[in-house]
This record gives sequence, structure tokens and C-alpha cells, in this order.
Amino acid sequence: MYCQVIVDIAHEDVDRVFTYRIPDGMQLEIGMRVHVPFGHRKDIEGVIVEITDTCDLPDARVREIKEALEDYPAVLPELIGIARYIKAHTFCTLSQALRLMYPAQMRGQRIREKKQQAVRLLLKDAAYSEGLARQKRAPRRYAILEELNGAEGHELLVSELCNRLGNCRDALRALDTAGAIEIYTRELQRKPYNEIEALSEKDPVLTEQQETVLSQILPAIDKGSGQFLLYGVTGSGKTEVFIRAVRHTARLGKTAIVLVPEIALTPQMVAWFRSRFGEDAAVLHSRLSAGERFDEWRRIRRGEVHVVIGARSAIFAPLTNIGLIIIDEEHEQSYNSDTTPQYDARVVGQQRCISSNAVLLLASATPSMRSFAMAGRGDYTLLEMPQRVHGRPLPDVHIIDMRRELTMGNKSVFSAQMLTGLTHCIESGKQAILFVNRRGFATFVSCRNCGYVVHCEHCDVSMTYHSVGNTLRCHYCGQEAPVPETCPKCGSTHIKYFGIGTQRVEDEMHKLFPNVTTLRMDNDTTQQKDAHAILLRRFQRKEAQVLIGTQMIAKGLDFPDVTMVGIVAADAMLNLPDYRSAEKTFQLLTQVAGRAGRADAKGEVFLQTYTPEHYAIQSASRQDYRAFFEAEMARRRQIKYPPFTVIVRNIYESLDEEKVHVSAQSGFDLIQAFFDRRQYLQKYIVYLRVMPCPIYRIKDKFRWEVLLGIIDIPVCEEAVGKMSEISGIPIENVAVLCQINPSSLM
DNA sequence: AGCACGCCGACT
DNA sequence: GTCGGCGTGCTC
Repeated sequence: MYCQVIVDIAHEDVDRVFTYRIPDGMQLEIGMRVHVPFGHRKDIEGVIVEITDTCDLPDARVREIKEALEDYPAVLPELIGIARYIKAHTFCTLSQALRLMYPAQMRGQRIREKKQQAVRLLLKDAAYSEGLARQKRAPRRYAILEELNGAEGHELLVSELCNRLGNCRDALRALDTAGAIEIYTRELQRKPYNEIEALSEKDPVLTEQQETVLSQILPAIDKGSGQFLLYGVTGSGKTEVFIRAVRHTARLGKTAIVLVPEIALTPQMVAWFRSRFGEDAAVLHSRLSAGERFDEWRRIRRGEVHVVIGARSAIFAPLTNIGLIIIDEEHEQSYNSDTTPQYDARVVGQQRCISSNAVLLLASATPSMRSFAMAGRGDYTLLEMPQRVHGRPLPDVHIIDMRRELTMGNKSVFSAQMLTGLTHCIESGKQAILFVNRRGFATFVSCRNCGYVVHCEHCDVSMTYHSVGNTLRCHYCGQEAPVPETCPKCGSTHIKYFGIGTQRVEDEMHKLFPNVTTLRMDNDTTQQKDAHAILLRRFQRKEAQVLIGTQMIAKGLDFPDVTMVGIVAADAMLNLPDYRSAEKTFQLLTQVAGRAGRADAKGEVFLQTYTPEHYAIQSASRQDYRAFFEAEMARRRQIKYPPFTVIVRNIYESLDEEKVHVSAQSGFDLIQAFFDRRQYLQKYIVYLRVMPCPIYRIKDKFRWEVLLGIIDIPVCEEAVGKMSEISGIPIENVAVLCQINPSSLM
């Protein structure tokens, strides 16, 4: 018997199968990880992707499998198929794609099951009393028996016993020989989020629109096919739909994956599922400890759970018999991996659904351009939930023209109108959220006399002022610098701060409302582990009346007492060099506005902007997704951007300014030559150019880019592949990376 | 990716 | 004369 092995080496030259002989008596299956000799090297890890009884190579060239690394296939056959799909579509090696399928810690045997010693009491009832009496004069043994008798299931971990009674291993050994107890090793499960408390356990009555939506999803799950895009406004009760759909899936004996866009949102989703849904839910994401991750992965692999909840990587959960894959907040950029393999969890999910006869359910209050367009074409069935539960109205949104504030002489952070709203909210004892999409205090520091702006000395960006520590910080490389007292250029002392950051808003709040407690949540205050959850819990417990934060407060959070939301600068992200900035602005404004008025009181949103007429802001204020979608699609079509095109961007970075330019130019020449040889592709090119990156220097490295825009039709994958291939050619002292539909064009 | 094989410069 | 530089090529 022979098998085909993919060796765990990420290089094109070895990106193919190698044939090995299976030694007599070795039990191997497809998907198992093995050690194989490879060239002059021993013990290279590999994955078996095929088993055959013949082989067409001369016998002398075929070597033997050394050993299996586990006694079960680490990669399910279905996931080998998914890995092949990822290789074909993201231009990585098969070994890189296979690495996604099992915990990284398993590579190089760096992790083992955690075993612990446990003891079980073998004596029951009368025998127990008798045995106990016999130990009257051995207090250690007596105590052990008593402890075990009182323990749940009459068993305890040895470590726990030693904790309670001191070191008692000798006594344990004696009891073991006497046959009173049994000492055994058992596997310890490290379970994340075990401490999460259950929420309400009763099923709420479904709203009419929830019923309607489920009446379409559930039969599809029975049938084993269907792809849905659930467009439901914030607060429309999408989570309840998820729970019912997953429960239905589990009742059919099938399994489900629920994806959330970021790790911080998993505990909440887990809580909802654990409390409402009897079945066990596993959690899988990259910030679990190595041990936790391995244990969760193995629980799933052994078929012990029906539901897996997690971030992007959980799409590769080793579940069999999948019946449903849910992707919540479907529009989030975080579903795209930005490191190789650059997969899109939505696309992988779709592929898994096809290979497992499962239903795909994408959900969002602000669907991505791509998904909504696909629904329009009939690729997805569109499901809508336009109303909030319990007929709660959407919040009133007030657009405030900050240009007028300025002409009226108001130079502060808050407009008169927002200040009134804030005061009213605070006085009525409710809570408020202030959204600022910039951390730090001020966005840049500038001389009023000559216009000089303080830049980072390593990057071509202005530095941000942080009032904590009174320093300037570069948000790209972390470099800190003191605030200049005089202008380095003209010597003037008129140095001023411009732009608004979270610290500035916090500062202003304290000045205006000295007795109101606030919480600030941004990258700077959430550095420590769990800081995120702790801050939110404090706000939930009303330890503060006002929460000031960046993007991270926008998503999925449910604070019933928040009646007022202030968006300090709605257009701050509108002018970024990113074709998605309008879409991002609309999504963010909608999400933030959705935080207001989630319980009984109607919410109010104050949206400050310098461009009140912009369609992203207008449509967001009316929570009018369709209007935004139409306008944005028209614009994307016109400027030829995704979803009409694919953008491929090769970035060249080097400390050597001359070399990086030359390298980018030769990369450009290669792709140009490629197109010259393929006339049939040329008509799909929208643009192809080589130029310096918008941020020309980061961390002292000069940056150039080759940018390709090409109509998104299947034959164009060839061109994407070529760009990826070119980026893989090593150049001395120049780093090249390839981005497909990059999230930012910095 | 790794590591050996192979053909040219400055050293005990 | 050798030790060792890293260019090129192969791995079932």
C-alpha cells in the first residue's frame, strides 16, 4: 500500500504530493498527519491526502512512512477538499492551506493532552463504613475516604485532594493496594468561558417577522441546501433567529458553525447559546491559550459538540455532518484574512455548505455591497427584518452641520444641540455613548504661524497628541516624541492641537460635567487581557453614565439604558484613501446609532458632520440601507471598484529607496509582459500602474506599489495568480507582499 | 524550506 | 595547497 503525502513545507517547489510506502501493519487513513523522511532530512511532518494500492514510481525511489503523529485523521477529508479550494483561489501552497485545519500548536508536537491523576472510591455503603472503620487509626487515609465519599461521583483529582489534605500520596498508594480506591489518569479539559453565567432560559415569543424568516430557513435545513442573506435592522432580533435555526439543526442530529466578526463578541454569543440551548457549544478562536484551543478542537473533532462559535478561523472547525453555517455581521472586513492564505471566511463557508449539504446564513444590518448585490442577482435568498422587536422605534437621528457651529463661534467638541441632548440624558439618569473614531487626544499638532505639522521621523504620517504622558505618538510605528514648545521650522510659540480624539472628548466631558463619571474605551485603555470585557461590564453595571470610545464600542453591544448616542465627527473616516470609506462610514454610523434606545425609551442620536449632504451620512441618518446601496453601487460601477473589479496590490518595502523603486518597476514590467502574452485578458484590465504608496514611508521603509484593477470574472483569476506569483519572487533587502482586495490602501 | 553539492578568493 | 563564500538544485 502507498499513500500520497503533502509535506509541511511552504514552498512552491514542493507544493505537490509525494508517494510513500505504508509499512506492513501500520493503520493509516486519509487526513492523518505523519512523519516522513524527506531528502536528507528525517521527520518532516506531512498530511496524507490519498491512499492507493499501486504506485507508478520505481520501487527504489519510494521511501516509507515513519510514523503517524496521531491515531486519528487531523484533517477531515472534507477539509482536504476545502484546502484544495483555498490553494486554487488564494494562490498559496496546499501545505499552507492545510495548516488552517488544525491548531498551530500541533505542529512540531508542541502540545499534548493534559493528563491528570484522579482517584475514585470503590467502596459502597456497608463496605464503605467497614473500610472507614478499618482506617480509624490512620487519620490521613480516614480523611481521604471521607473526602471521596462526599465528592460528586465519589471521585476527585489527586491535586485537589492534596490541596485539601496536604501531601497524601503515600496514604493514597496504601488505599489503592488495599483495593479501597482506584487511582487512574484522566484527560483534563481546559474549557474556555466556563464561568459565563446563563441569561434568561425561557424562549421568547417570536415576532411575526422572525417567524416568517424562520419559515424559510428551517425547511432549507431539512432539505440540506440554501443560501440566505438576512438583512435585519439593528435590534430586529437576529440572534433569536440564529438560536432557533441552530436548535432545529441540532435536533436533526446535524451540527452548526456560528461566526462572529471579532473575538470580543464571542463570550456574548456563547452566553446566549449556552443558556438557551441545552446542547454544548464549543469556542474556537485565535486568542484562546494553546491548551484551551487544542482541547476545544479535540472536543469538536471527537463529535462531542453540536455548535461551534468563533471568529474567522472557526470556519475550519472539524465538524462532521454540518447542517448550518451562520455568519453574523456578514459585512465585516475581519472575515478576510490579511495573511497568507488570504481566505475569505464567507467564501469558505459557502464552499463548506456545498460540500456538506448545509445551509449558509449571512446576516447583517448593513450588508456588504458584494452580498447584497449577489442577493439581487438571486445568488442568495434575501430575507428581511425591517422592524425592531416589540415595535421599538428606530432612534431619531439629528444631523448637525458643524460648519454652522463654527461660523456661530462654537469651537468646542460639542455642538449646542448635542450638548442639550447630553445634558437631558444625564439629568434623566440614563446612559450615553459618545463615539469618536480616533484615539489619542488630537489628530495632529501644527504651527499656527507657518503651518508646520509634526510628523513621525520614521513614517510619513502626522503624529497624534496623547494627553496621557503629554507626548506625541505615531500610530503606525509607536514612536513617541515630546511636544515641541516652539515650532521647529519658524520658531513661533503658537503650537496648536487639531482634530478630536477620545482623550479630548473625555477631557471636555469632565470640564462640562464634573460630577458625571465616564469610561474611555480605545486601543490605549484595552491593552491588558480582558480589559475590553471589564470596561463593558462596568458600563453595564452603571458604574459610569457615559461611555466614550472608538470603533470597538459600535458592535453588537446591548445596553438597555442607553438613550443617547453622540457621533462626534461622522465624516472623519470619509476622506481616507480607501474606496470603501463611504461604505465603512455608513456601516459604522448605522451600527453606532443602533446602540441607542434598545429597551423601552426611545433613543436619540446626534450626528456631527462637516459634510451633512454626503449620501453616506444622509442615508445613515435615515437608516436607509437601500438608498445607500443604490448610490454606492452606482459609484463603484462608475469608478470601477469592487464588487465590479478585483484589486490586486503588490507592495514593495525596503530601507533602500532606490532599490524599492527599481524592484517595483521590474514587478510592473513582469505583469505587463504577462498581459502582452495574453491579449484576451487585456480588455478586462481597468488600471495597471506602478507608483509610490500613499504613505510613502513606514518604520523607515520606503514603499512602492503595483496596483492592478481587473473586472471580476473567472478568467481573471489567472492575472491575480500571476500577481501573487510575482510577489513571491525573492528580492534581496526588499519585502514584497500581495494583497487581494486590500482593506486599506495606505 | 533546508541542506548538500559545487566552483572561486584569502589564510593556517 | 586548504577552508569556506553562498549560487543552484533536489526532495517520493
